[in-house]
Amino acid sequence: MSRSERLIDLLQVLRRHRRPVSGRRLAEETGVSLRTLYRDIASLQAQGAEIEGEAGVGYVLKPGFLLPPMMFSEEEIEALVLGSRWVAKRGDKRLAAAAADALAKIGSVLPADLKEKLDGSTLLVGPRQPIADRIDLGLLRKAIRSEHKLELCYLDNDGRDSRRTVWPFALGFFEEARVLAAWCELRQDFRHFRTDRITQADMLDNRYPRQRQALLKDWRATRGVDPVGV
Amino acid sequence: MSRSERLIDLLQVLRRHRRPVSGRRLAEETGVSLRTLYRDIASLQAQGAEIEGEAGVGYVLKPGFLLPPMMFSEEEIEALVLGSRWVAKRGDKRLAAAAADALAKIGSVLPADLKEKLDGSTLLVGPRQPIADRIDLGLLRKAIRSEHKLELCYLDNDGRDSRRTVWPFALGFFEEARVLAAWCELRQDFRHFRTDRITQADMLDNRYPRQRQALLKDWRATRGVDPVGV
DNA sequence: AGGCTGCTGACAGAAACTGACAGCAGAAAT
DNA sequence: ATTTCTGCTGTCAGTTTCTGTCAGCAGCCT
Repeated sequence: MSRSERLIDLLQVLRRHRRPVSGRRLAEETGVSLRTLYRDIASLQAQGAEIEGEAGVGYVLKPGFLLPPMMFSEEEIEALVLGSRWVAKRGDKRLAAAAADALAKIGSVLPADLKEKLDGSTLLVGPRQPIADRIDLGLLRKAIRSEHKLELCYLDNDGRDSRRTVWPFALGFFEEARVLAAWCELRQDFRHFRTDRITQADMLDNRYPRQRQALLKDWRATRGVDPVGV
Repeated sequence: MSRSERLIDLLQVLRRHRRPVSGRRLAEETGVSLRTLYRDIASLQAQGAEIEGEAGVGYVLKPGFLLPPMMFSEEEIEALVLGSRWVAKRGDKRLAAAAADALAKIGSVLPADLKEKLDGSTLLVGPRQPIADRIDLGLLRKAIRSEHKLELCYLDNDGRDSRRTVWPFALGFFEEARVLAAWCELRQDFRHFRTDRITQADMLDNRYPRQRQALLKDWRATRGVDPVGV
């Protein structure tokens, strides 16, 4: 196994453990001496991996995605740039910021002439009245990712306020609105919630008892001629 | 200079030359022996770089973007995925395909569990009637990128067909339509063309005499309360 | 036909990597 | 406070990998 393969392997081992892992154990798992393990950690950190080591505790890798070096064609980059610009303009605050960060991150590692090409792409996204959410959609995404229940305060179609516990599994992005798709414990059925009508959202400690993908599949199967039709 | 830095350097040297470059010259520019140069080329090819060598001619690098290894946070990846999905659903055929390719490319180099996370992201893009273009928008993008003139056949607001030569500099993506922004030689002014009303487009051999970014800047300055407002 | 050029193999010297040992510093447990 | 666990760094010899030189074959172009 080459050095670079071993480094990738090390990252994967780190990712598998959520708790801090000692260098000694990492060295065993990657089949390398402790001294070399420390050197490998240093290499990864130098490459930008956010690994934190604490004496007496061990190593923790900040969750994220490490992409190996890869080539994109001009059209693929244009597509990524356009897509990110759309998210930056139309996504909620946090996601928009993340899209901008991602583009900036890509730009920062490109040689000057390519960066210019990246920034100078003239595929533009049309403007639109921003959607006024009252809550942080980052929380919804976090609940979806981790399959946790949410307690929502929702302003009904008729203007009535209701409070319910739901199992969120998807977030749909439309032109006029963003819609949370979830299983509603109250109604015992799938329900859609416009994010601009959610007045409060709290993530509960317990997870819901089904897999997000399974919920999504059921939802797709049952919604038939649903006007939302994502 | 480390080996990996040298490889990146080599790619940049290759990118600077559009004509085929001999290995000998590349070896000189990267400060390495010819034999090692051949080995470096082989390394890059093994990593996915599309370099073609022909005996008696030299090396050519297919134009594209090489991204070095980099980390993205979960939110950044979610933003990129959502953006790419939007392009894949709402972009024109070629760009949509490029977005899908880019996502697939990213997925293919990720370890299985991360790939699952990538594909399983439940941020969804709402559907919409696809826009029926009569021409290949790839041609428009290519003309924009290379700052070449276009000859358009355009179906007027009143249903009249016209033919004109324009200097295309931007492509705007709206919900209902895509709009080409260009300087119109006929009217001596900026004009917008809905892509679904362009019945024919041919790229001329000669480039237009201004820089795309400069045109964009002027256009932004002059359009004022323009209803399009990108 | 001749000159370039890509491409591969072999091998010795150079460079980088690795493991073992030693030692220091900080965090947690006792 | 002491002990234990752990991160982290330096040194150095042995190992592995990389590099340059030399040689040779095959394809492209003039």
